[in-house]
Amino acid sequence: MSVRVRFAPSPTGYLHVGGLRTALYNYLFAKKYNGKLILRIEDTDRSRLVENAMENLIESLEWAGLHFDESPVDEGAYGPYIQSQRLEIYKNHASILIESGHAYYAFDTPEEIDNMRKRLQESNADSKYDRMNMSNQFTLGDDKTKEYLIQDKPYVIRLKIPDELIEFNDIIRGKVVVHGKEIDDQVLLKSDGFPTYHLANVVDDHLMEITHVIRGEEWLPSTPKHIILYNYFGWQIPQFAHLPLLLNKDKSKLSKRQGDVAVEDYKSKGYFRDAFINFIALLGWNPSADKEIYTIDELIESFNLEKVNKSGAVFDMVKLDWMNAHYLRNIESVNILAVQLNEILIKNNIEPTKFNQDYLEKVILLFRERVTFIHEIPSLATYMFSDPNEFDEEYKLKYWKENTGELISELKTDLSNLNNFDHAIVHDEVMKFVESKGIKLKDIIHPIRLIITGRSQGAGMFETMEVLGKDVCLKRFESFINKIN
RNA sequence: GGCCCCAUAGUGUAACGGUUAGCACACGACCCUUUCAAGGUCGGGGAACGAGUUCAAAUCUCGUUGGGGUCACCA
Repeated sequence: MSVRVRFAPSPTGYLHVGGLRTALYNYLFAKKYNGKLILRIEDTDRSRLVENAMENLIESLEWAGLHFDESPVDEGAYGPYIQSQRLEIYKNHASILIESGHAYYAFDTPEEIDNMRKRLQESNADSKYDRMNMSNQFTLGDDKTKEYLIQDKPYVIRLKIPDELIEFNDIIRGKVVVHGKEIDDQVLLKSDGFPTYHLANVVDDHLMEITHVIRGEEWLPSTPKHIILYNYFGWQIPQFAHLPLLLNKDKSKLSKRQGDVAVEDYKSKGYFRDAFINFIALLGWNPSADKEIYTIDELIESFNLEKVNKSGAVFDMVKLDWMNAHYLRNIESVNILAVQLNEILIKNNIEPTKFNQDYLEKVILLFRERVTFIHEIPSLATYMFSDPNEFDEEYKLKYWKENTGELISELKTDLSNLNNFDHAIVHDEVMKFVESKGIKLKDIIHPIRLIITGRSQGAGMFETMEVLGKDVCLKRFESFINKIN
């Protein structure tokens, strides 16, 4: 049987990075085994619906480069792929369970349920649904139940949990055993006619012929309920793999309170897709001991569910940044970066028309190993886009000596005679000058840096001068000398 | 609290039951050098604890401790 896996988020606003990791692992698994990846929207909670959430989810998944073989926007043979459009299916399946006596009607109001919980807590009992003391098919009898149904009394359908040991195997965790008496008579069909997650996910996974359920560890405790459902329906149980959670610094489940959790946040912060995916992939799984950088194809090639870790992984922002910086300085298509830089310049109100693609590429080459994000370049390299109007006083104090002004004037004349401003040529010229004056390179190079950039830090001086060009450099020499005098 | 899951440096992780417990990020030092980076070299730092099995345990078993998840007409 060919592999079919799914990512089944609920549209509550945005794609969580933990969700992305789950989606990624599903994707890697599907690709690795030539299977199909399905996107299913679990929108059975009407109270939590968020406008455009599905579009948002899909947009983030697309940004991440995850392609789905079947989804609400590209349906396959197992649709619909949005649960709110499958209500009849769930209703029918709930009826099947009623018929077979594995589920039952219950008419308790929310208040009655609340009171029951309070009552049970006070007597120190588990606050599970008290099947034999509430208003349901068992306590009412079939006739009364039928009467209530005819009267349109609001009802839910509950799962009758058997009093037995429930076992299942998890690919990552091995055998898990829970006793039925620990499990609540879970609601399957809500009074608004919508299914709960438990019913909907089992029915859909079966109907959509899902072979492997790869999801977050938070589902582990409710998996026994799902096993019971599969058994009641007489269906084959898929393989389960419960992924370790992504954690905050304090080891609690990754949450909004302690930083960004939406994929779109990372996108807008300027992380590269490939770097982000690379980083996320290695949270909870690692294919080898001495390699950190993987292409998506390499990830697919080496993916192995059995090697996924059991324990949660802290989302380490510092390493993410390192990885992004690593991608930035190794990416080969600098032309694409230049296009991005151009957009950033526009946002920063720097007149981009003044700088052509070629110039921007050179600037990137000069600064990429000094930043984590491209968008840091404009502020780091202001002097590549306009003449400096501020000069580091401390730097000047340190390197601007009594005779520096004269030296600079003379050097300017020498440089103005060059008709090739290649960095190697400028370098030779400056070295010649240094030797003829009997000084050291650092006696002059820092004053040059001050004049050209206004700052004490930056890229290689001669390379910087080459990119700026002879005219700009000489102009800056000139205006600085004038300013001094 | 009940139930379930988990436990290798600060973080992410590697290692047929036999390794001086490896790698990466972070941290420190040094090298390179024209500043800042990048890069390179070196370094500090780790098996939660206790029993047991075994010639041999990070690795298998049990217990303790610690952490997390989950206990809805939410997913």
